[in-house]
Amino acid sequence: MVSTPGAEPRRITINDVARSAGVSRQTVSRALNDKGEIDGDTKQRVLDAARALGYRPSRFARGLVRQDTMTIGLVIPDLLNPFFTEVAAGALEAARSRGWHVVVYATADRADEERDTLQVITSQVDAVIGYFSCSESELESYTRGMPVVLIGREGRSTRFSSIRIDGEQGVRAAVAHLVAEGHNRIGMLDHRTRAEPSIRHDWFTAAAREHGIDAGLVVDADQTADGGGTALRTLLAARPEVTAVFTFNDIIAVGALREARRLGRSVPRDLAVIGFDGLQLGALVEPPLSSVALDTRKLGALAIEQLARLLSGLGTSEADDLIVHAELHLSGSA
Amino acid sequence: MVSTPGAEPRRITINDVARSAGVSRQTVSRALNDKGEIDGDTKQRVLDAARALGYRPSRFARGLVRQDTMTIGLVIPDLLNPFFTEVAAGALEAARSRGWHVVVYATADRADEERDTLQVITSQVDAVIGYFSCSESELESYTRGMPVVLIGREGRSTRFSSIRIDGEQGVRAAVAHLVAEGHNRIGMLDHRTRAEPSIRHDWFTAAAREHGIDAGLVVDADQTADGGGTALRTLLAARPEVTAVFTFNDIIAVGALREARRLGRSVPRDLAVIGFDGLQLGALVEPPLSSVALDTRKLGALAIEQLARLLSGLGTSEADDLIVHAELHLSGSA
DNA sequence: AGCGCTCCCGTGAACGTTCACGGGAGCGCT
DNA sequence: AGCGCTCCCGTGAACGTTCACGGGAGCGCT
Repeated sequence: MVSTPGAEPRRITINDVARSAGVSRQTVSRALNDKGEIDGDTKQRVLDAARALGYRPSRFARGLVRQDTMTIGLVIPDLLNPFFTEVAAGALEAARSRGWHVVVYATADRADEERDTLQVITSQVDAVIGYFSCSESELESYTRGMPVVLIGREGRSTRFSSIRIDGEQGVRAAVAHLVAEGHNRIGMLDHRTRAEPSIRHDWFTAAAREHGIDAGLVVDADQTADGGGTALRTLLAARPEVTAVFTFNDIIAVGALREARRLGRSVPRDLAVIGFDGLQLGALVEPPLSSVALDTRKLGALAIEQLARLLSGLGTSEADDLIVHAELHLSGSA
Repeated sequence: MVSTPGAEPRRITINDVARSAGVSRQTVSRALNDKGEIDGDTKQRVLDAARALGYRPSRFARGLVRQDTMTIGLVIPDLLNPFFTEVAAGALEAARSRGWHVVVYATADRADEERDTLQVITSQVDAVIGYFSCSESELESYTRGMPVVLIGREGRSTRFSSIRIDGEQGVRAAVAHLVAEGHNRIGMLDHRTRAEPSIRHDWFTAAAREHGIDAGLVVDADQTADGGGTALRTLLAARPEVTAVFTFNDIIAVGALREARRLGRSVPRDLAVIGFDGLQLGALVEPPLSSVALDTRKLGALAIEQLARLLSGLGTSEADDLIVHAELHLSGSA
């Protein structure tokens, strides 16, 4: 047998093992899957042959015939942002308890990567959980009827199920706390998704107006610690009278904390800071971060649960939307 | 047509769509995969039928016939530990650029979960990258000839390829720096893997002996911030004369930093701290963490590269072992 | 009219595995 | 001897898709 140069090697199949061991493919299958109805010596001979040939079963052929494996795609912008990894941890745990597999895709928070991911994901998984920035119609055109659960975003059509984060009361409590502490110049470091202010910004505005204070002290920030620092500097340069900030999330808040220190502002004495998310990270910085906190692990787990509901054919309705509540947790920074 | 109660619904296949649209399965395939050789009206009719029936192609059947998708399993102990997510981020990025898919498994640092994962992973992926704590023989019995790349661990047999972290020089530099700063009671907060002291501990011991200082001031710590805090308290309670600590990793160091503050010890004045890993997290705490730093993203990317080499049939040898060097990066904490 | 070409569409085969079923060999019991 | 049972093992079919190939219809040109 001469190997043709450049020809890719043919895959070793169960039939090759069967031939090598002098048995049928069914006997090979029995040996490899620890089924009964096989002689001990035969089994060993088959196993040896399989090892010698470097045989590895095709998961596609196996999956085709026994339709029991469930694989879901988890799409998140960034693995370096603890919020998403905490959510992912919750989702992975919930998936594991169901025996589901999770393929993780990181989109680097870029629209083109998100599209690439959506393009490819549909042929790789049975359902999708994700944090998407593209429009619902675009999402629909890629997922084409595949079950999808959106995280932290309102599903406007009934096409998608979603897990919503309700922080309205929490943000109101945060602003009320700051006002009670004597602050009346409260800024916000927002994060714009899809070129529009966030819902968290809406909550902040409403709460500020309730207390009759200026709701316009808002600066947009990148979703990183550096972004938070830069945004705080910008805000304080323009409006030095600000004595407290509420931030879109904890990452931004931590960056603001660091920047305040660099600017010589003591937290919370000279500047109070309240974040959003309640990440574990907040307990590691100095002072510990006050935050409108939610259960990130539960968020991920709920998404998996909702997916299970969808897959069992219950469909989705407005009432199906699940909610995670975020509440004010006070620590050292405010 | 009466649906039998309890009978699971038969999967909708390409043939159902073909029948519904009044065409052959090949025409359906053409419509769905945007191939040519199909009339515009026909294509639309097929697409409508597919949508109406809720048809979704079987990835197994598709994968079986066109053998082009590559899926690798990434096994890490914990998604909540930034070290692993940074490595995972590097691996995901490298995999994406090759068009590979990555299934992530978190083992919660428990031996039984790790075994479960290994059990299940072999039928789900084409190759494995991971941070394992079980023995190589055990690993071999599960992976059975599948390509495996170990991260941050010496492969003792030639069966596995590995990406090693070389921090010997970095740790020596760290100890030298501390000694130069006048410290001669330097402790270590170690993390025991598989019930034996770590290699990092060996490096520390060697470096301490070079300077003729006590290398026995070692306490074992859990791989968490809380674990680091507890370990520091234990160490200082027993040996209050300690003025500097080197830690197994940055997470432990960050916990130690926080605990030092609680104990009223100013860092670095009363206690110098040097971690290991060089995580982004280190730049967020106060004071910023000095660390024997390595390129975690590169670590993940190298693992994927090594896997590519294995899969192209080059096999593995001792010389194939890839190395990431860790070097001392000084910041505020030492 | 005949030829070639383009545009569509369909049929058999193949991918690699497990399932369902059949059946032979050997043994013990009546 | 005949029967039933257990222990093994093998063959056809099926899973659901894409590939390779064949071929009809229609049109333009000579």
